[in-house]
Amino acid sequence: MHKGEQTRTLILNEAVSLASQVGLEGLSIGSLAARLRLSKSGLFAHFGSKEDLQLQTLKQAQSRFEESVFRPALKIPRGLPRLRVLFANWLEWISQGAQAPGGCLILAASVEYDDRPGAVRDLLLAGQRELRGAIAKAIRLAIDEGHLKPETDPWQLTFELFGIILAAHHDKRLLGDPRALERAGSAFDRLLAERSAA
Amino acid sequence: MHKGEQTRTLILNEAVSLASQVGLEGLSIGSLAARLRLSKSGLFAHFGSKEDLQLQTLKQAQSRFEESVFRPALKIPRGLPRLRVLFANWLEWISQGAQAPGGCLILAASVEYDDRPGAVRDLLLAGQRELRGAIAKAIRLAIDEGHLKPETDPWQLTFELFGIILAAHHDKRLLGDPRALERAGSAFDRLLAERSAA
DNA sequence: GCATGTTACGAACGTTCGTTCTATTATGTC
DNA sequence: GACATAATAGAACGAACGTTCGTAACATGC
Repeated sequence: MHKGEQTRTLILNEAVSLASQVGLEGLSIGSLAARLRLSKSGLFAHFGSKEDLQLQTLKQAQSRFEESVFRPALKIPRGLPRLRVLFANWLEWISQGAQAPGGCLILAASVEYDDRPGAVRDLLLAGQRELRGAIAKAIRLAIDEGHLKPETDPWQLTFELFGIILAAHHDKRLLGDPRALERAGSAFDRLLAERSAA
Repeated sequence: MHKGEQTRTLILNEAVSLASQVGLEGLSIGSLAARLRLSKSGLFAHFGSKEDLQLQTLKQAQSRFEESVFRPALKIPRGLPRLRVLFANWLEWISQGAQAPGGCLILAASVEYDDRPGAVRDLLLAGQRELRGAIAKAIRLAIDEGHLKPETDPWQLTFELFGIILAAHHDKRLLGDPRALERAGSAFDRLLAERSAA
C-alpha cells in the first residue's frame, strides 16, 4: 500500500538534487534510476511520463521552499522582524548546497522554462505569484505596524528584494564569491533603512 | 576561401537565437541544421565538436553584448551620464526579443553552467568578471568626477545594479510583467540618488 | 501461510543524440 | 576553363533518450 509512496518520495528527493545540477529538462530517467539503483522502467512506473516527473520534482522543491523559508517566518511577529527573518531564511535557502548541490532548482527552472509554455511553466508561474504576493503582504503588514513609511510601494520593494536574492545566488554560484551573502545583507539593510518610518 | 566564414556566421546567429530558447545544452546540432536547411554533418564540419559550437555561440552573444551595451556607452561623458546610458542599454538588451527570443543567452547560460566545470563555464566566468570590472570602473569614474559620494563602494553598487537587471529580466520573461522595466528604472534612480554627492 | 494486488525488472520499441567516414558539389586561383 | 581546395551532403555508428509490455518478486490483508 504505502511502499510505493515511500520509494516515490525517495525518488523525488534525489530528483530535486539531480535536477538542480542538470536542470529539469536535463533530468533523465535513466541517470536518475542509476543513481537510485533502480531500473528505468521501475522508476518510470511511478510517474507515467517525464513531464509528470518534472512537475512532481518541481512541486517537491516548492514545498520544501515553503517549509524552509516561509513557514518559520510566520511565527515571528509581523512587521519588520518577520520581513527580516523571511529574507534571512531566503538567503540561507539559496546558499544551501546540501540537498540541492546545483543551486536553487526553482530559480534554475524559472530561467529554463520562462519561454516554454506548458504545465511546468504554469506551475512555476503560480509559485512565483504566490511568493511575490506573500512578500508584498509581509511588507504591507510592516507598513501597517508603522515600521515602514506609508508611501512605500510593496510591489516595488518586493521587486528590489528579489533582485538582491537573484544577485546573491548568481554571485555565489557562478563567481563563487563568498562575500555575496554579506553584500545581499547590507543591500537589504539599506533598502529597509531608507523606508523605515521615523 | 571566405564562403566558410560567411555560413559560419549565419550558423552562429541562428545558434544564439536557438540557444536562447532551449539553452546551450539543449542546443542540438540536428535541429540547428534543420533550421538552416543544412545537413547535420555539413554544419558539424564548421566546429568539430559540440562544445566548440557552444563556445563559439556564447562568444558570439558576448561580443554582441559588448557591442550593444558597452561600446556605445564609452562615447558618453564619464561619470553619472555614462553610468545611466550603460544601465539603459543593458535594460534594453535584456528586453530584446528580436535576435534572442528566449531572453539573454548569457544569463541563461550562467544559471545552466554555474555548476558545470569546463570551457563554457570558464568563458562565462571571464565575461562576467570583465563586465563587473567595467561597471565598477564606471562607478569609480563617477566618484572621481564628484557625481557620487566618495564613500560609495563600487563593488557593492555593481552588485545591486546587477540585481536590478536580474529581477527585471526575470519579471519580464517569467511573469510577463510589462512594468518590470519601469520598476528597474526607478530602483536604479533611487540607488543613484542616495549616493549622489551633494 | 496463502491469495491478491502492488511494485519492480528486463527487454525491446522507435528516435534522436554527437560524431566519423566517404563522396560529391561549389568555390577561388592561375 | 582546368585544377586544387574548401564546403556540403549522405550514410552509418554506438549510445542514450522516453516509453511500452509481459513477467517475476514482493508486500500486504485475511
